[in-house]
Amino acid sequence: MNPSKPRVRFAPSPTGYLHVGGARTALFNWLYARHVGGTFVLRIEDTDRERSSAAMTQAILDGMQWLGLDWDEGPLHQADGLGRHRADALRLLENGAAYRCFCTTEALEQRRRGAADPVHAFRYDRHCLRHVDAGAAEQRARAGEPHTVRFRVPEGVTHWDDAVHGGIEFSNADIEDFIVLRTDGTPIYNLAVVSDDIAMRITDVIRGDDHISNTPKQILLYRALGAALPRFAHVPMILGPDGKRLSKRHGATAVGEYQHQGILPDAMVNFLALLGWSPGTEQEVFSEAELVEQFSLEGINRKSAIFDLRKLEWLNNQHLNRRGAADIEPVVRRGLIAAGLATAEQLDRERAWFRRVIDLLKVRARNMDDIVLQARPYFDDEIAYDEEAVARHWKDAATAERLEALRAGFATLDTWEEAALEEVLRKRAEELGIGAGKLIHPLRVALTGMAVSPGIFEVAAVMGRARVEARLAAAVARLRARPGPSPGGPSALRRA
RNA sequence: GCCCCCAUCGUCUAACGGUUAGGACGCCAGGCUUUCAAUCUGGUAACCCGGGUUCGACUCCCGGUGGGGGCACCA
Repeated sequence: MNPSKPRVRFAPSPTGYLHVGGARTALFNWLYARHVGGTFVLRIEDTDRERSSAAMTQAILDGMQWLGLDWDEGPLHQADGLGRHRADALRLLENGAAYRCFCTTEALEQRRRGAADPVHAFRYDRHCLRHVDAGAAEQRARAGEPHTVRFRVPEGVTHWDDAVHGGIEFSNADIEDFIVLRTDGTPIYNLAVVSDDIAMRITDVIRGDDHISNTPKQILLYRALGAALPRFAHVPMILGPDGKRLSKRHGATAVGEYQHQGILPDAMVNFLALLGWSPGTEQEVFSEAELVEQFSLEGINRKSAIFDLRKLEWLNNQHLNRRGAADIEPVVRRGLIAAGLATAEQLDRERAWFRRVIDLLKVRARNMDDIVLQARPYFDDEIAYDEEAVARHWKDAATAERLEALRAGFATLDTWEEAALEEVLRKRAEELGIGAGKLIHPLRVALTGMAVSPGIFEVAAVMGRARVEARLAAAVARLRARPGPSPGGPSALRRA
């Protein structure tokens, strides 16, 4: 339609889940397309049918949808372009840019063995280019003799101006006459990619650094096919904390795992964008809209980056608190159900209350574990007391009596809300001649079992009258049942 | 073995020949607070090494070193 509008693509192979490196490549393509008002094409590179699967394709689409990376065209399947790939190979054959090779795998293996590094140092020796003339090759091919098609790499150097690296060049002498069509007539990656990118009129190829060494081969193919070159932008890789390529042993690598860990898509996108790209300003927290607005290829860094979970979680907390409870409800909901703390029906029924709980928890949460841990006292009928919290805040012999006084005080309340609860507690403290803290901390342990929680009056208000009374009664009972602490001495419960 | 890319605090990064080398995460200390978190204030910490070019190099050039990637009838 509009030839001046950039067209970019994300082209994952469906051999695994969408991992963070792939997600970032997709993100950069998407950000660029949205920034310039271009078109974002999604293409599934499924020419390796052995390793590809429909399930993995779906997993990748799910990952992109979760991140909010919507595509304008596709998903197209590379395998559907088989006819065109073959036709392009044929054109190469016709214009002399490629030739048929009858060398068998075994024969190549044998020649390879002579090389310094048997697996990598061998470069195809052009046996069939030198010994089989075009006419004879056509005849043997027509007779059905198995063969591959090899690209004839020309002399000289191949150079391009990379949008992130600047000028890069390779000596063609270092590139062997690579195969473009297998014995079975299917295309090899480099041909399929170039053929597809030409057909889809891709103007900017934004992909991982690991493709730099494929680029000269692809440029040679573009030229041999008489097509205009796209602009190339090679973005740096993402490494694990040890500086090695990110892999499973570093922890979660698939974006879906972060989804289940309670990371918000906004936070993931924000984090990934900042890994290898900088706006040039000091802004750290971005919405997707802000990223789209500020993104540019020029801001992409050349250095590979290390995945830092801490910063991701910090960003998650930032985004958690920029969102209203209604926004993050689905995420928390899934976590609570998965943890067995609540049922979908219950959360639906008590939605307004559920949102109050979320508002209480999100401030001090960075991931799903934090949320679930904090949510437990509001959902679970059982209460687990943290030993250290008990030792620290229930050590006073008068604790039981004080909590009982508090329970009685709360019982007089007509309305169950924060300010009233606070008033009662402070009044009781005064009557007992103690600081409010002497009631607040024991109360916190009684209600949550923990030494830390949100403001205790909010907690009590949200928790509700029935549960607070039950918890106080349970605490008093427990305290009265235990052997009395030696007065004045260090608590027997306290650890040395 | 050959080819290519890269190099600023522990980590993510800013700097585009002249700055007390800035910000963020983390960490430490303090303020606020009923605890924790959030937040605020302060602190800790970096130009890989060696040569050039230049009046002057984090910045430009060359060489090392280190890290990463690639070199298949995988993608």
